[in-house]
Amino acid sequence: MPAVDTPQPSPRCGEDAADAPAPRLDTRFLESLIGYNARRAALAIIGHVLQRLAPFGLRVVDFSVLTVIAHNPGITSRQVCAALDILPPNLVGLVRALERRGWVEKRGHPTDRRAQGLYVTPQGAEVQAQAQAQVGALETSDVTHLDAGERATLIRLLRKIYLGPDA
Amino acid sequence: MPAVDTPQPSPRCGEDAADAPAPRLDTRFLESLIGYNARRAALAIIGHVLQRLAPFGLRVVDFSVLTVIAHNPGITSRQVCAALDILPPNLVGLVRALERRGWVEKRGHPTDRRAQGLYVTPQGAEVQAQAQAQVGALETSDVTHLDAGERATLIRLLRKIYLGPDA
DNA sequence: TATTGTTATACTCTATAACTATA
DNA sequence: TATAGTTATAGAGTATAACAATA
Repeated sequence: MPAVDTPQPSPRCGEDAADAPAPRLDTRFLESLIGYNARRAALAIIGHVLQRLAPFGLRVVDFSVLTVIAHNPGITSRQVCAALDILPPNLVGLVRALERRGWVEKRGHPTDRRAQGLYVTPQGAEVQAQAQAQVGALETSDVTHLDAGERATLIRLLRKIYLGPDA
Repeated sequence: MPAVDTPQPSPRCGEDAADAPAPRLDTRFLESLIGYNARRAALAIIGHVLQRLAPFGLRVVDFSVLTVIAHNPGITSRQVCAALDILPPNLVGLVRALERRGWVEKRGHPTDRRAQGLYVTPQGAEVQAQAQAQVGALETSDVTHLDAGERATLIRLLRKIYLGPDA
């Protein structure tokens, strides 16, 4: 096996002699893995989402929680946790922050006095709608480098992975 | 908008009256996002990888570092960091742990006395090879729910996302 | 002056134990 | 007894500042 970083004393001498010999690394195995590629793609996309949400002062989790509440009025904390794979103790602060900003409010649950229903306020609904529009626009923008057909195929295959063939 | 979790007093009365009314949540928007699906798929796959690596006492990061070193003898710490997107201070402990287990060793760099070349020991190479075989076998196993063609398509689309059209 | 490897440290994210009030 | 929401806290993961040795 050839050692790396020993800058290959003149590599065929005449194509990459700028000033850094660019010692290409062998990462072929990792690049052949679904998990590796899915993770890198997810981080890339989420980076873009992050930028689009920044003007609203929202992180990805905040947006996810706000969105699930907006689309499911009266949802309970436990249900939000189950839907987004968040542990109950970690949701408390998230919801509290959204409450403090006047975007979410709790109302007593009609039948279970232990639980509380979560609702977006009119302001919360407005912010969520605008944020959702931004994030939605990102999907079809060219930063994904995908056309509509590729996007549909990709999502179908990704869902197959985590939901099984019966998706 | 309909409230959720108000258990829909008899939902058409006769198809889901087991004992839990199964209050389906609306998560359609999130499920339409590439980032959401890529992240969930990555977490699902990585969960499986985790199990396959556990017998070796390796986490995913450990395996990644060990693999990059095994495939690139003499690679420097900075290069490992760049390849795997790890910050230098955080790599120190990872490499030290691999050294303590006798799987990786440092040798002085031939031309730069600041740097050190990283190498796998014979035992390290053996462990890496076995772990790689396990992880590789996982890719083509049926836990991914994908056939060879789907897998190739998926990886191509994922790479397009984080590398651009010129992948 | 810039870079390699390193220490120390802070910050965020995630996970566990345990409490209360209801069911 | 079990569950919803909560507190406090522990642990993992990730980030910044700064230093010694070398380029």
